[in-house]
Amino acid sequence: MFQLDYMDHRPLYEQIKEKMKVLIISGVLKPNERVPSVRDMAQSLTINPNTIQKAYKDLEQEGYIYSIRAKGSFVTPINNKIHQARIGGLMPEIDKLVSELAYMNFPKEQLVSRIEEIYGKKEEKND
Amino acid sequence: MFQLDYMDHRPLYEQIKEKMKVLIISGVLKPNERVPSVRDMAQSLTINPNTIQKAYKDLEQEGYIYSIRAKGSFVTPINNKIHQARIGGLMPEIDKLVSELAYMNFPKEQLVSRIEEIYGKKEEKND
Amino acid sequence: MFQLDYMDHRPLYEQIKEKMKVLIISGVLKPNERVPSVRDMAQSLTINPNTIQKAYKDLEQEGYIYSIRAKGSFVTPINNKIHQARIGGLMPEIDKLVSELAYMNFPKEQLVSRIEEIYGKKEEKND
Amino acid sequence: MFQLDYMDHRPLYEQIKEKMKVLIISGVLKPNERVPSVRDMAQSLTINPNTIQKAYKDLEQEGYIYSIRAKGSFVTPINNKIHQARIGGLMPEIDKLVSELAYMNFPKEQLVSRIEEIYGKKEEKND
DNA sequence: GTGGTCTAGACCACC
DNA sequence: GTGGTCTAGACCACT
Repeated sequence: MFQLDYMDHRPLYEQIKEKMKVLIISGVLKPNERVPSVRDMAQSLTINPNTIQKAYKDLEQEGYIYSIRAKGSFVTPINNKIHQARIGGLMPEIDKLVSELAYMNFPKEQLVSRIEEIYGKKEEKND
Repeated sequence: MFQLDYMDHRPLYEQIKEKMKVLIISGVLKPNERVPSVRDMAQSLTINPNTIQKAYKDLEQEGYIYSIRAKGSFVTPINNKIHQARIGGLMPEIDKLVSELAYMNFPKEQLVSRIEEIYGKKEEKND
Repeated sequence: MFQLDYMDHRPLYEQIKEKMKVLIISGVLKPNERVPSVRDMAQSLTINPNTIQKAYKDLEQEGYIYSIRAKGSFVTPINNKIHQARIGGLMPEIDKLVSELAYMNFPKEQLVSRIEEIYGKKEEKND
Repeated sequence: MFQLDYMDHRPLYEQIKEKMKVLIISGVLKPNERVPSVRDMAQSLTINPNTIQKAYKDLEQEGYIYSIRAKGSFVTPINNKIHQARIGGLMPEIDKLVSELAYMNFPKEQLVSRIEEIYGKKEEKND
């Protein structure tokens, strides 16, 4: 499904979280679809299952997946309540980044058009 | 100047970096203005000078301050070459955040107006 | 693996960096091979682990090694992206040296043959 | 004559040495021409005269200038004996740089042509 | 057991 | 007095 980058300084579970998010956001994994089991993913990445467990637990808290005991984990459908909390946590981060870019005279127009583009891709998928 | 939060899980030098960035971005510390010496800040925060040194060194690499041996540390004037590299490193982060917000159906208009606001504050200062 | 020269005026971590670079460039340490752990090297040189850490961190920034928490440090395979940046930083240095040699009437042919020789050794290793 | 860069981490006298070398190598300062007095340069750069003194002393040792008591300092004519020693000291540095570039697969041809160019400029001046 | 962070206290080069 | 380097010894996060 994906590979780990050992050059990356973040903990492995952070990388796994990110890769999973990309798969979900990009639509490769669709709402209510089953994601690989902890054991399978641990085996295919040849790392400790605890590391996967930790990543899945975080993803569940951030509203990306939900798990059903003895059945597996599944992609959370959008517009879930939990997403609102997640969005609230994301706003300070985006503020920080934008302030930094503004300070360094990064053109606002360029930033906005970048956002338009990302939102545009999403629209396409929804068609 | 500011206080540290010992409940925060991040390393102290990360917190110091963040607080300093806010002071610089918000214009409290102006370009070429002198920032507190390593020793002074260590004393006022009652932590070890090495921790400050580490924070200052990182801030220097990210283009926020520059240090001169035996003279002190100063705020880097904007439009410095090093800022371009920093901006390059920031773009993937902003892309990731925006993708996440788009996925969660956060309204694009709200995001753009938030950006307008932050850039607006900057304009005011420049007046 | 190597010894430190306490008569040398440079900081210890600079010496360590240089020796490590020689080992890597000469091929004694091969790509993706593990280098001694921070603690082991500190013990074998009878200096403080922090000094090694500093050297390793710098070597990582210059593209010679990469570190994985809880796993160890390893030699970076060549043709990595980070090398391009490093090369860019090296060019002004080489220009300065060559200008100086040219000014002192050091024969160009001798300089070029010296370069041929160094590149030649590299070819041999690749065979 | 030139300006100091306080962003540069090297000691001031190192920068002064480098700038003076450039002036001499580029031919702006000609053999046996008088270089600015310690006092004048200290005044124009608004730094401590000791710093200039240190730079001049080093330049003399490296064969770039010679000083006559009560008369001032002058540019050393080329092909002086002292230059041979300097060249000897430069060779290990160039070897180190070239090894590093070779290791990172920097094309030999590109390096050689760069050298040709630098030597070429020197020829022009001698015409 | 590994790399990363932190403290306390020291010395050095530079200006 | 300033930033930079170093030591000794400790604790933490991660695998």
